[in-house]
Amino acid sequence: MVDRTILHIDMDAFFASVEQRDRPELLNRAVAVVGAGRRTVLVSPSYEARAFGVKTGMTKPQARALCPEIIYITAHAEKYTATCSEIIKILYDFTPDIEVFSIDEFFLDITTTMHLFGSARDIATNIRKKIKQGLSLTCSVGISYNKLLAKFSSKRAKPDGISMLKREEVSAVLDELEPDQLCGIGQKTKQTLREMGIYNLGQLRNCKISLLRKKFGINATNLHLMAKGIDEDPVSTAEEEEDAKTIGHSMTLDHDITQVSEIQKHLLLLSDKVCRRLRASQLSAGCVKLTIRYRDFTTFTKQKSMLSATNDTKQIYKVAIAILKTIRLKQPLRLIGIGTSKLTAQGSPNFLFEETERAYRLNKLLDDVNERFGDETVSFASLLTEDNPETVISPAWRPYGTRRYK
DNA sequence: TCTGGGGTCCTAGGACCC
DNA sequence: TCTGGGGTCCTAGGACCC
Repeated sequence: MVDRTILHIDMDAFFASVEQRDRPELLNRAVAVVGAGRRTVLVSPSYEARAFGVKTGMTKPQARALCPEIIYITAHAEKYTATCSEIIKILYDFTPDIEVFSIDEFFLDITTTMHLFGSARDIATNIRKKIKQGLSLTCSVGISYNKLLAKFSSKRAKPDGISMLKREEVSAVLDELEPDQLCGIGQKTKQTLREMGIYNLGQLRNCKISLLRKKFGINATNLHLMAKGIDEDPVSTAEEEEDAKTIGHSMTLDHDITQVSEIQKHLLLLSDKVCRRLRASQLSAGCVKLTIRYRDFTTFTKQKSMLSATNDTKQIYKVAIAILKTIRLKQPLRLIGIGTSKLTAQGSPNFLFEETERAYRLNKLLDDVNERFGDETVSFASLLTEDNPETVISPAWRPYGTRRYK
């Protein structure tokens, strides 16, 4: 059994770097890409900003306190998605085995194509050169024999570097590190491990699996394997990708709201966004979930399955309203969201009822117009007064399909 | 002038059926 | 006049990721 060779490409401060590239006056400055709304967080700070301790996820005032000269830029989603597609084109020159992990992260399995281009390090160097020359952006590349370790290595290579981790080095490198250095182990798991007296990956690796099982159940095996640097998960290409399992939208409101009429208006807007995406993917949803976050940040969800799947805006909206009616609201709302699940292929419309047919034709017409003339050209009358905040892309965006975790 | 938004996967209790 | 057991679906919540 021969080892695989996996590359993990991670763009350096992706959104911020794109902005700096396109606006030279921002070069070498502390900048951060942020969302459009009033209550937003930093999505991507530049390395100049990070030098001040500024991090992704901070609020604007928090970052400003650390770095008074920081410049905020509202995200330009289309630019980042277009750039992502350009990167993918470059990567295809080296292998067809590409997994798009997020808008700025990619796994490449170069096991079978490597001999055409030299060593793994040669390929990493060439990829970095091509991205630099073609797109004026830098990235970091991790090289190892599985995805877990390739991703771990790219982090060590940051920024603008290459890092390789060989099998014989793994335990020496991992053992002293805190568990959350690996992708898949977060703060909660780290804390639970601490309570067990496990502070690093070496201790985790040597821990009895039966002990881990008591705290982590089915996930114990995986934790144990991760500490050993074992990960058999294959690089899965777009073709192998499964369809999305959920599609949803949520929005933190610029100001907390209490009035039912206002809540309803937002629900209609959200239903419209969600259903347009369902229809664009030719999917219908069998379940609707309403998410509510109160002023004090307590968050809860309530969902309802439907008798038949739909992607009609009014239908989804009606279900959301029905769910809302079952909730006795206790505080002003900070966030409201609609999610859909139990997604099935829409299939060819089977019009049992005249009303269903009318709804289908109307939705199709609206989608077509919006497709040709811009996103919100035609909308519901009650939404027209809405000052629709610019859609902010999330870093989890992917050009196709969804992300998979173990 | 605190704390985004898009997802996946897992758990756990209860309903319901055979 | 005493309480099975397995499977599946539904719902709510939480960990984790970028």
